[in-house]
Parts: sequence; C-alpha cells; structure tokens
Amino acid sequence: MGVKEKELFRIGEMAKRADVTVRTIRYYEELGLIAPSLRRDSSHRLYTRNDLNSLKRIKQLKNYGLTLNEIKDIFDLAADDPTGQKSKMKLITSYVKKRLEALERKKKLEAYIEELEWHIEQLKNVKNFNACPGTECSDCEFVKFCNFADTGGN
Amino acid sequence: MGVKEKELFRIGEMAKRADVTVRTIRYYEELGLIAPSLRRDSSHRLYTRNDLNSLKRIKQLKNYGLTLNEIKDIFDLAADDPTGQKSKMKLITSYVKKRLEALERKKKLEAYIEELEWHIEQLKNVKNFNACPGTECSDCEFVKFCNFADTGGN
DNA sequence: ATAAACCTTACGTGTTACGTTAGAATATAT
DNA sequence: ATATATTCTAACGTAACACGTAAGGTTTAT
Repeated sequence: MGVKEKELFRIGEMAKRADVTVRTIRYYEELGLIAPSLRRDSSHRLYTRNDLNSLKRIKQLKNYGLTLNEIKDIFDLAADDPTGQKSKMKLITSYVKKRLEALERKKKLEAYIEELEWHIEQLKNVKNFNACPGTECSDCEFVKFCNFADTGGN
Repeated sequence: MGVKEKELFRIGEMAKRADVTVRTIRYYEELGLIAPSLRRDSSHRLYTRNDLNSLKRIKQLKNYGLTLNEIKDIFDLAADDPTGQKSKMKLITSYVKKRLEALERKKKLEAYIEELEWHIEQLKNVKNFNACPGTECSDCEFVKFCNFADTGGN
C-alpha cells in the first residue's frame, strides 16, 4: 500500500506537532534516531504519522531520564529485528541488561534518599545538633552513625 | 585545642587516601566544596583528618549520582548553620526539598523500568511480535497499549 | 644540591543536546 | 510571476560538567 500524500508532514509540521524545534529533528536524524520515510526530489523531508510517533516516543524516553544514546540503543534493537523472528533472545537480553542498569541507578538513588531522611530525622530530634557534614562534625555525637568516617588507616 | 602537625596531610597524601587526583582536590576547592584547614607560609595546603572525611563524603555523594553542584548545595546548608541553633527549620526544609527532588527522579526511573519490563514480557509471550517502536509499529497488535500513539489531533 | 612535591594560571578535552548563522534552493500564496 | 515562507546543507557556537595537562616558578625532603 502506497503512502497517501495527504498523510505526510513536512519538518515544520512535525516540529509543531511534537513540540520540538526543526533543528532538534535534524539532530536526531544525524544520530540515526529518526529518518523521514521519504523525501521529495528537492530533498525536502517528508514524514508519516508513524514517524511522528517515533519522535514523540523519543520525548517520552527523554522524560524518563534517558540520554539520546540510550534511546538510540533501544531503537537500534528494535530496528535490528523488525519482525522479531531473527534474534528474539538477543533482544530480550539487551532489554534485561538495560533494566539491570536502571535498577542499579535506582538503588543508588534510594541510598541517597535514605541519607536525606536520616539527616531530616536528626535535625528534627536532636536538641544540640551539629549539621553534618561540617567543621564540627568530628565532635558530633552522631558521627558514629556516619559510614564515611576515617577509620585511621588508609 | 591546637592542631598537631602530625595530624596534617599535604595535598598529595590527601589524594592518595581518598583515591582522587591532586587536581580534583584543587578543583573542589575552586567550587567551594573543601578548603584546607590551614596553609603554610609557603601557601602549601594542609588538611586535617576532618578534611579527609569531607573529601570522602564528596566521593560518596557522587556515587549516589549527585552532581558537584548538588553536593555543594548540601555542604553549604550545613556550613550555614554549624551549631544548628540559628535556622533549624530552614535547614530541614531544604533537606526535605532535596528529598522530594530525589523521589521525583526515582518515579521516572521506575516508569522506565516498568516500560522495559513490559517490553520484555511482550518479547517473551508474543509469537508474531513486532519490535516496538519500529517501522511496523503501527500494525502491531499491541499498539493499543502504547500511550504515546498519535490520536489524530495535535 | 637535586629531585620530588607543591604553587598559580590558564588553556584543553570530551560529552550532551542542541542554537545559530550563512547562503542557496524550493514551495506556497497572491 | 513574483514575493514570502519554508526548507536544504554545512559548519561554527554554546553552556554546563568534571576535570586533564602543560607552563613556569617556589618549597620541601633526602
């Protein structure tokens, strides 16, 4: 089935619909993230509704905190195997790896949040408290809870 | 009580003990993160064990995924109020804000992880699957689950 | 006294995600 | 048919981040 001309967007239209700049779209093309489904003889880019979806998806993944490189990895995985017959296992493996990386980041974030909560509790409960870390930290009565304290050796 | 000379480290010693470069320590000083407790007439930096703890703490917080600017914010909070008598509430408020920011990041990360898991499940269960997103995505029988699909309007 | 360590100043590096001209071709509206 | 708008490629600019690296000089340790 051919692509109806009516269903094609020029780059400016794409930019408006996805709320990004024209430059951004071209930049994503440079990175190999999205390419126009076709071009005119004039070399003007023409995009389909599907292309628009891909662009929106990039925005979504960016919003999850992914870098453009990480997004490209994911897109490339999908492009590797459009019908899913060739290397399903490899695809799954890669997704699983991405998941593990994300879980690792989550773990660190949680440790940080716990730290913050510890500080908040200290501040709430202690009368004569010393802000930690600070110049007085070594005299702080709570320093024993700090796991970063120098133990004397190297 | 005065600082015993024996307990003072020069910058090279600091670098070794914290496993960073000398340049890194000077850079942190530029940013206002750590300053040597004193200097010799020669302007050589001299650090205390407490300084070393601060340096190690920076490494720890970096490991949590914080930027140096974020770390500086936290340090500045503590320095604002070393005895904790002046503005306890303000301090708590700031920590709480940092916590909320971190929770926000965590939420996004979790959404991403769920997405990955959804893809993994799809790949595991679907026989004739199409990698999503991809050129065939609009024909995918699971496209209805995708929340980024263009709905026709703007 | 000579090497090792340190000092300041300042430019360089690589990554990320685009912004911003510049000059030319093409498309659309009247 | 022309005026205006849009698009094209190419290429340089930017701004934050976290230092690296050299230059040229002083200080400390052995």
